[in-house]
Amino acid sequence: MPVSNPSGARGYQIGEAARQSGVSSANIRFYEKEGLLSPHGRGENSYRLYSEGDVHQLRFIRLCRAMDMSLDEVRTLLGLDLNNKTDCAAARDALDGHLGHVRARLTELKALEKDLKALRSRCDGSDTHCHIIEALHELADAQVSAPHASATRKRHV
Amino acid sequence: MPVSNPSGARGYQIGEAARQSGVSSANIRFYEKEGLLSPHGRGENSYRLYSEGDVHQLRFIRLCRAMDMSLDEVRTLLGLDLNNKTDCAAARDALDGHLGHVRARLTELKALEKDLKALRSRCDGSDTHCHIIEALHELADAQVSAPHASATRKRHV
DNA sequence: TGGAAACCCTCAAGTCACTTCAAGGTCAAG
DNA sequence: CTTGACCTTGAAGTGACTTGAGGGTTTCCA
Repeated sequence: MPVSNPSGARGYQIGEAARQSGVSSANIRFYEKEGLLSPHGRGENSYRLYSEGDVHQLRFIRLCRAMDMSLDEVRTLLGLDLNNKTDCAAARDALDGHLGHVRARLTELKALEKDLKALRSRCDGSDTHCHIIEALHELADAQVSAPHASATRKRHV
Repeated sequence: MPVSNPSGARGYQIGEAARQSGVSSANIRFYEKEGLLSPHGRGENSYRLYSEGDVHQLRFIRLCRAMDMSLDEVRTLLGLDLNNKTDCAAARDALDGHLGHVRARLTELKALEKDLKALRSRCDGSDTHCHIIEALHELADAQVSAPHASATRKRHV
């Protein structure tokens, strides 16, 4: 429940805001430092106090993060005005770019799952030596001529 | 080509090893610091020199990383002996655990793609206000009662 | 009144897997 | 003799957090 402190300030304390939003207290403070949201105000004890709107914004951020957006993308989205044509185009662009990331990653992971399954099925522990370890070494050599996974790691998604 | 230096030491210099393995020079030095491989030796000029076996090991590491294993998992795998029953069981366990990670992530990403597609289709820029931004805010509220994406972020995969 | 539990605060450092930077040494070609 | 392509080291930066140290505040129970 919202807390009412001696000076009459009202709002959720950080722990309650954390519970309501699913974002940890430490993470909420981190988002504040990063300029993604600031608490509605502070109580006399200097505890942060969050309004319903703040909690909504936290949930918004959490949703975007669950969608694997970078904090930069989230910051952009948070600054958009839903009645502005240009902003709407920006939102569409952000989403398109993001869908691209997600699909690329999905394709990679599917190939990966296939590889891992094949590898796993090579061995059930009944043989005298391990076909998994063996296969990994064979694959390492095969990769020379035909690398199929992206060599350079992506920094997000 | 392998380099032969004044003192007679033979091997690939780091740049050539990088080219052969697909792992950057800086990254190779990083792996060395992390104890994943050490160069075969050093030349008189103190340049690192890598053998064919070292390059193989680099490719092995790169393969595991392309499979999204953590360096810890790779370290484990590198230490395994393919003629040892216990090690084979360890390899199978590692792979099973890893497959679990990958599949969980795959499930998440599929749901995510669906959400993003649905979101994207809400808006083509023809309307007076942006249905995407609007929908994100609606979803943020809907998430309160029915969060479907994992709240806590995973540190790997 | 006293003390423990459960909150909250700030600031700093740790995590992972790298990448980038600064400041230099080495070596072959022109 | 200089240019450029290599190589060396150590330190710091990245992103999105988490963890820890060292404290203050509030509430409850005996």
